[in-house]
Amino acid sequence: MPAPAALKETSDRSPSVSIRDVARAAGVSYQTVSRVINESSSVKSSTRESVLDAIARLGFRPNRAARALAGGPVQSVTVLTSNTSLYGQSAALEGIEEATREAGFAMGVRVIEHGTPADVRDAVERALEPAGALIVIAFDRPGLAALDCVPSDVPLTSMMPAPGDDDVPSRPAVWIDEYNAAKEATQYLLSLGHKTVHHLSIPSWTGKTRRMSGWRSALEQAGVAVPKPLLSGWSAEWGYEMGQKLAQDPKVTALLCGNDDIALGVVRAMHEAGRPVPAEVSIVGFDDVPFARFYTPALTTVRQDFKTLGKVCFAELLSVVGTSRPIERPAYPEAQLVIRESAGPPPGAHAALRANKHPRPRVLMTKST
Amino acid sequence: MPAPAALKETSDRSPSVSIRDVARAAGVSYQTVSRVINESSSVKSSTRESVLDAIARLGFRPNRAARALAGGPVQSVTVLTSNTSLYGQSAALEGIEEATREAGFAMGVRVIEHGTPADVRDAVERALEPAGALIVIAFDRPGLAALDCVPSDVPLTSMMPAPGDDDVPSRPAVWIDEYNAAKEATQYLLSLGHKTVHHLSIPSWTGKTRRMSGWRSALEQAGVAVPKPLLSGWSAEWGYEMGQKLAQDPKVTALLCGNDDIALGVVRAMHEAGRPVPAEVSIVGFDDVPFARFYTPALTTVRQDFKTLGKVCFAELLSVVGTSRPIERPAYPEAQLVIRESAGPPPGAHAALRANKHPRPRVLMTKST
DNA sequence: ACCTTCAATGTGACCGATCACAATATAGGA
DNA sequence: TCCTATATTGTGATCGGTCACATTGAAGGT
Repeated sequence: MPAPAALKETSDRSPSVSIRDVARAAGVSYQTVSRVINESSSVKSSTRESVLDAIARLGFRPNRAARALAGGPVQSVTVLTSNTSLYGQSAALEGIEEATREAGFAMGVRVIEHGTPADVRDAVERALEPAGALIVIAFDRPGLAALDCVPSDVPLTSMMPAPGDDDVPSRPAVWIDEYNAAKEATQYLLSLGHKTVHHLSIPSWTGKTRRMSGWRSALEQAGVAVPKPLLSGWSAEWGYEMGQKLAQDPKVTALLCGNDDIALGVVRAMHEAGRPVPAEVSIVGFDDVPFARFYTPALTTVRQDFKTLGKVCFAELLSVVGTSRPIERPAYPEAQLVIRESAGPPPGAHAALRANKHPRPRVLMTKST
Repeated sequence: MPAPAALKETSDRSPSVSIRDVARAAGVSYQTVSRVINESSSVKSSTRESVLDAIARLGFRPNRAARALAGGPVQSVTVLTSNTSLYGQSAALEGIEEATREAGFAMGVRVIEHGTPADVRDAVERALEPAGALIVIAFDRPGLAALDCVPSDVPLTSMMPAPGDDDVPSRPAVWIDEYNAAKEATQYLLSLGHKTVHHLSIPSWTGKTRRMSGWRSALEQAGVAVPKPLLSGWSAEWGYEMGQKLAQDPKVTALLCGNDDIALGVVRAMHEAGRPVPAEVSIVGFDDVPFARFYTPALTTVRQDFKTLGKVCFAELLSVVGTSRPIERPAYPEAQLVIRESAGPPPGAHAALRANKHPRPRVLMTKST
């Protein structure tokens, strides 16, 4: 058993070496050490080096608590979200974690439940307590509510649904504008020969979403009927339930779902109702969850890279807190149609229709990815 | 726009009210306030009340950084995990978050990558920095490696794969022993008429898992051949790849997969190879991921309640750090066979076989849940 | 050679809590 | 009534950093 020995070997981490210890070892004052670790410009390079050397030798690492207490630079974020297991938020969290790790930030997580404004405000303050900055994942109602409660002097960025043209968010925010992709997906379905495309929307504060706008725009441009969009919840259960109703309506042959979970539920419901996908009904999802390509049928969907969005969001935060060295900011991810198996021509249509007419979308075929 | 007004209204949270402010307001010394908030016994109840009153009036909340710095009671954990988006870890995280929130703890998350022992050790120390205690999700290799690097004076609990009879973990740990459930699942498959059951295992350090033992035991007890278990990765890709090979072997009619992702990949591969599930091949998964019941076919699987396990793990940690008031510890979750659609009789078997012979399992039928 | 200027470094106070110990009250017993 | 034991409360130092300001040194101008 080599483990215990190996452990012992380097367990000589003294009970916390402080800035003063380093100063003593380097023969300078503690303030100079502080300057070095904060990358202050006014330190002679020779001094800096000897301090750096002492730091390495002693294995010094600044104490976050002390730093925070003394009003030092922000080095930790807490992420506020209404949920940690839904795909969007979970992937975003993953991206943020990675980014924070690279930047040497600590990351906290706090789930914010739906509640009275006072509750939410209280939760926000409590979350603020252990960290100097906040990232709010505001994809849904509780998140948005939390966003409104953050005192204006707190460094903050957020991820939110793409806003309409007119309303600009009052605090820094990032998003994926899925308008075009939703439009493309709808056009794709139309190009397969469907008379129109129904939409099963995710919840939204305003009752509108950018993906809904894209969908509507495609329909209007094509001059076809615009069915009333149906409002769903986030989960597969919702899709399943609504799918059972939709299965009764023979006019429904193509369906754009607000996310893949909903799509999954719908596919299941259609299957049970004896309306095979895609032979009788075409389903397109949204998000491209990891398993989408393994479903039966493999899900045609719109990919959204929430993980990268999370990274962008943190990069944005870094610029808000004004970190010294400029960090590279990843490009905003774009939504992208991924064509697989769950959508096809409507029953009775000529397969020939399939090939042309569709303005070649930026798509990914299932096999390649 | 009512939001700004509402915000302003209670935005009179002075720039941090401290223990001294409270003391002044209550006409006592700051130390007495400290005693009150730490529930020290030796405070006259009348005094305590006036202090509590002042606290409420001023909206005081102790500063975590200062507390940590001064060596106060631990009030934050960081969770160390190799991954935040796989179902097991993600669900565990969710449970831990909920538990920490209830207990007033802050929760940090740090992903620990596979690396050299020195890297891992460094990562552990860095994670330790912002918090006083650690929870390690050690389902896989990197997690286990991290576990070995935690200094023995750090409060710690961990979640790990169920250990064998002989080796007891050296630090407090919780787990789900899926031995019985795996055995039951295997017996269930045998009772359907399958000659034997193959096993596609998740990775493990030792090459054995408790679910594998359960599987083996069921086969041996039934006196049937024990095929060599196949080693897979964690993801659906692995299942897909291995499924393609297994599809070629007509002797494979029943398969117990190490988790649902793998099962998903296998089902897909079988589907593509023209071996329908469950008509020709029966598949049983493990974990019961949220979407399992919506797959086509709905996945028969073994449910594991990782969320509750996460709560248990945190409760354990609380007892390690010795919190004053005793907290209720949720019961250890048990694994449980959930019968759905992905397993059935082997091709050519009489359906009659199905009913009897199987020692009635603690199961959940798909419709009920 | 002397004074000004700016670069480089050092000193003391402070952030908001805790700890260890001292000081005061309050009670009980003689 | 006085003394001691115990309950309650207060004081000073401390955690590990940062800030604001004071000090020192060397270079540049006259």
